[in-house]
Amino acid sequence: MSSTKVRVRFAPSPTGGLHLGGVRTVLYNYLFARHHGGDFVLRIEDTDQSRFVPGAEDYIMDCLKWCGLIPDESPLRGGPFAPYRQSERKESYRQYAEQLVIQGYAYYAFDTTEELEHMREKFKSDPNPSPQYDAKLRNHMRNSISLPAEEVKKLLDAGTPHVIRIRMPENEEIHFDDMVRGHVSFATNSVDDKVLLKADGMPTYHLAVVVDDYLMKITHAFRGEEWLPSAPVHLLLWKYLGWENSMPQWAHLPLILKPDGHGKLSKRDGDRLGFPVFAMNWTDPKTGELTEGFREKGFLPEAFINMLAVLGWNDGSEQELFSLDELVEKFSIGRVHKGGAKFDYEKAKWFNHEWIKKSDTERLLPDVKKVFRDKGIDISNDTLEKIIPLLKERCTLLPEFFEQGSFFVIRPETYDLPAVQPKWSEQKKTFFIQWIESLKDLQEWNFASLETSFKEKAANSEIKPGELLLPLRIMLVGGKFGPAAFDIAVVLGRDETIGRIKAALEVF
RNA sequence: GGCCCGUUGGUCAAGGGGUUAAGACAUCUCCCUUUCACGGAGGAAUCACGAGUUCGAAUCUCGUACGGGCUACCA
Repeated sequence: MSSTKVRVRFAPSPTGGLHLGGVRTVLYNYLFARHHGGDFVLRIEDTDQSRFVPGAEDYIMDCLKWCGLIPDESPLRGGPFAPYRQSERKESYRQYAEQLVIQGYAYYAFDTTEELEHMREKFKSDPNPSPQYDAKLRNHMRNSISLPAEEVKKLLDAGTPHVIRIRMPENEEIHFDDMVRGHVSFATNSVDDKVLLKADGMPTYHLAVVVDDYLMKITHAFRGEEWLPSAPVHLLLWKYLGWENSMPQWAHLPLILKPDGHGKLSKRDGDRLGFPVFAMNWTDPKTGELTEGFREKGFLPEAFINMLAVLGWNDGSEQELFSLDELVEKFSIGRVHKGGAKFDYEKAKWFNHEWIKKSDTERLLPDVKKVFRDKGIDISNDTLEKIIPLLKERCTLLPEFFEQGSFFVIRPETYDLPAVQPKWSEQKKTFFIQWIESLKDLQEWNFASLETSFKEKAANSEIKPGELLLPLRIMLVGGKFGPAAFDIAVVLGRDETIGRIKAALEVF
């Protein structure tokens, strides 16, 4: 209905690792923007200098890059609405706060932290365990509403530290239509006079999000459900600032919950239950503590994104595997689920397994190469091209390519003897000795010829081929795992195959 | 405590007045494979509860319960 271009933003606070839920918010933003041919903006909400964490911003951008969710405008790329870091926009916020004071929608408050604590203590009661700075209480505090005008002026002239608070109206009803929840309403009496501008001159989230969304012409705002209670403040600000007609449409996304128990999924849950919560490895610069990410755990970004997309959304069909392009095509905010979803790591791994299986060798090659390189082994692309197709259906996480396939490049040093020895015999040993000889003269070194030769020799020895297959596998692999034995022999090549059989024969 | 949001198998979920209430993960059984997987067949398992509206409610309404979020000069 509107012809204005869709513009959405992801507005993280750079305070640490990028959480699953954060990535999903980015993803929904991105999908919505692309689906509607709009712009996707990354805006850094760094208004809390006390929580500044060096490196966190670059880290977030790296995560987005890994996920393939590249913003059209960002601190890195710039754009027509630069700067994209709120700390760099500091000067622009004060005027709006002052404007609100002049219009009577906000006021100066001089209360110190101690005074606020004292107030909370003093007015705390059983029916009201957490008293709010609101219409009932602001007259008991030191602010430009409770204090005489001369005194306010005096305090201001003296440079007394102060904040600017919104003056929440009494007995009003605020309501709006949320894109995922439908109609939502609040009574203004239950909302406190939120701080808009802090004593250090920085805006709080409440002011900054409204001012920047307006200035950056944001049309749709997605954020986590934890923001719902402060939505009335934002709605009012849009109205008081006179921008009501430009207000974005809101969508409050359901939360991602702990797999066990209840509550929001946190980094701690990952540590406790043994799965990643952050997109990529994050090292806390203060403590040096490393938290493993999905990338390093061995997830493909395609799978990570896919898994996140359907955690709270589906297209109504039975399809579960979606590429990013398909998601862009099919995503609709209206089909986002309202309720929170418990995170299921098993299902997450299933997605990764599916994506590994459906990815072609060329796609997987660099990742698998890295897995081996991290183990100190360089493998040629030629070999990789041969082993990846053989290995991928048994690998759920990338590092398993090494676990499942290291024997291709490292001759086994130990054997799963209990698997062979009980049924081992001189006849079998003789068979292998003879087979080695015929292998030397084998015309074609491929699956079919190996199999034929193996079966013929087995028949001559009057042993069932099946009883020889397991020993052969152990000789080649060392254990009871891996692709078909003849497939392995093909990749190993004639010399190495014969060599391994000989070596094993010494031990069996 | 208050305010807001939510509630379909263990988990993710489709379904929005009439369905045998899909599908997926996990789980169990079997088949395939003398490795591990993949694949295939099947099983068990769900509408939180109570009222109402209706010929008929998982679907609509209201209560209750339960869960979650928020309740900072953090986002």
